[in-house]
Amino acid sequence: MNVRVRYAPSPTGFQHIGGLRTALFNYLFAKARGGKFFLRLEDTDQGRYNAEAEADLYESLRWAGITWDEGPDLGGPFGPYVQSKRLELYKQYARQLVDSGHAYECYCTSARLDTLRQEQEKAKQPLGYDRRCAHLSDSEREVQRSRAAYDDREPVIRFHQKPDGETVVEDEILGRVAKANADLPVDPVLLKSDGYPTYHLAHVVDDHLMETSHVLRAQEWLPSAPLHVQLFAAFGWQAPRYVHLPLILGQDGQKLSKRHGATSVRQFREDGYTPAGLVNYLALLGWSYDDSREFFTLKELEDVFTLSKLSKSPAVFDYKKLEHFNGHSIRELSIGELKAVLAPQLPDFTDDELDGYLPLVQERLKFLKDASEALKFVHHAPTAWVREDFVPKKLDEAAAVALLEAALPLLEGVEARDDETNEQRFRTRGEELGFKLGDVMQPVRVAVCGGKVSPPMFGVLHLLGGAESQSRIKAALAFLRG
RNA sequence: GCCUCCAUCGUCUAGUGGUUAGGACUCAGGAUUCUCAUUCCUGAAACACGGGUUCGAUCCCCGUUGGAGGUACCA
Repeated sequence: MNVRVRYAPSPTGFQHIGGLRTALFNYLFAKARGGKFFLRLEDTDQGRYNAEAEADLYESLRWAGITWDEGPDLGGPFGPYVQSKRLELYKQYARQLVDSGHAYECYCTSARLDTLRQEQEKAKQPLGYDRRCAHLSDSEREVQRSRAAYDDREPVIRFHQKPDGETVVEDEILGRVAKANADLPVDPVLLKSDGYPTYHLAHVVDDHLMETSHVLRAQEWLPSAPLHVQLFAAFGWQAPRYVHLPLILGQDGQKLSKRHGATSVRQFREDGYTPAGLVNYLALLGWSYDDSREFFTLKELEDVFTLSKLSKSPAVFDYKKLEHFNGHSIRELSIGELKAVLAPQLPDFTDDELDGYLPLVQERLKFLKDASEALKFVHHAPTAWVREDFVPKKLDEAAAVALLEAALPLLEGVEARDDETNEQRFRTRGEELGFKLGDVMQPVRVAVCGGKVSPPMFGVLHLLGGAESQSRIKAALAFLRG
């Protein structure tokens, strides 16, 4: 089968992490099957349209490494890929459904629909349209039509929903899902009075015209899938294969939202997540490879992704686990790659400095943005300290002072010797004075880096150089005595 | 309310009609170590409940409970 899949977001806001996963699975499926992956903008809701969303979509996907074969920006054989540019098409197909008796014009005002709803609620009746315009006689229809014209109202077009029987959706991961037609929304609107189609009509028309083979979308669409199946049937078209992906939830089991943490791709990027880490983690939310393998690059996923390993149940988004994957992905980077992503965050570092310092901090980074804080001491000699920080366990401040003084001469020419030699010198001198290396290094660390946590000190001292190191220790000594 | 879907450690998941139910995150302990981190080792932690079917059910069927989604001229 010729695989053609799409990601078709609605441009209402910044790209959501859940949408990224949907896009990712579509992309991976296309790659794994040697098919095509395209983008389509479903901008049929004028009220919620957000102009920033489109650019953010492209940026987010590109950042994640996801590419598309056709789309609003690229064009392609089935364009345009923006629904607001296909309005005539939807009108034409809606009209076709009216002509074939599968749909009808409805002249009800929204005011009437509102009162209808309120009455139904009051009477505790099932909500839904009462089909008043479904079976108008020709003369009644004319009256309604001219009345609407007089009020300057356009009628909507509603689908003639079958009132009985059931509709079956064959989902690739859920299997057979049957729904009684009576439980489907009553005669849903296909074409709105503003001339725009609803999602139902638009995606059915587009997925047919664009020859979509599989629709991978979030499970929240499952309830309306039978309607879509009916629409394809009404047109006499073959429906694509449906694949309803498990939802992503927050820790409390509710739909993932801002109060759980970051939700937009942009936010994750700003928070210092790597695309590789995020993609790896996302791929494992609702999909698995086997009983043990957990690390994958995008490229590797493209080879091994398969629908059959998709899970049915919703997944809770675990930021802690993402952090783990993120740290791992940072450690997987070569120094060159790390330098490329970090250089903009470290503008006061020369290329050589980056080459020297990045290997020292790489395995300590949970987030990319941690680097500037971890290396702040390089260009900013500490000026304020916490006295107790200097004192190694079980020792006193006098010992700390003595150790700093002992370190001073050892630092002479530290930049010329390798780390092992320097370490040996400090160790030997410490032992002469009756201290362990750890005791020697704590006051030095605090004096040079400003705090009790730092990258490995011999690497730091070597790069900083003897003169700078000594001057920092002298400053610390003055602080302790002052 | 009604409809639909789902149900293995706290979380992500593997798995099978007979297994010591496996891995990962988190957590606890330990090893390595100049701090932190990395790495490594060990440990704690699960088949929601009740009925069937079966020689035997975590696995198959039914129900219960729980969770989620849907119920728009939003997608």
